[in-house]
Amino acid sequence: MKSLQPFTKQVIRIIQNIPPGKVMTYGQIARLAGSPRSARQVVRILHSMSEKHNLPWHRVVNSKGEIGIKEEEFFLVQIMSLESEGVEFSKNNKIDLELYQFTPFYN
DNA sequence: ACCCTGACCGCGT
DNA sequence: AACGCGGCCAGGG
Repeated sequence: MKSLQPFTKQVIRIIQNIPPGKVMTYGQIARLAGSPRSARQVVRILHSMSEKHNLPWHRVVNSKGEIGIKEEEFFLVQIMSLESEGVEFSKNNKIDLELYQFTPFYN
């Protein structure tokens, strides 16, 4: 993973460092990686590079604490993965970010 | 009209 | 054929 762009490398590193039982948001990761408006790029990286770089993709949610993924199969996998780490969901499948958001430095 | 968010999608390597 | 890049910009509040 040497020839990757700096932003891409940062995003991968940040995601790899999210501890179990914690989550980060797309925008938060983009900000930390140095490109505040590039949440969409984070989505892209998550979507296409999770397996190769062994990313805990299930620990990334949207800014409201919801699962961003639409496909039912992976949607359920994500919820189950997080629940197995102790993350609790409300009945409308939402996470309390105050409780579970991981903030490495500060935003 | 402005600010924030986003599991995109088509192309080049 | 597969993989990484774009670092914007469309859509909603």
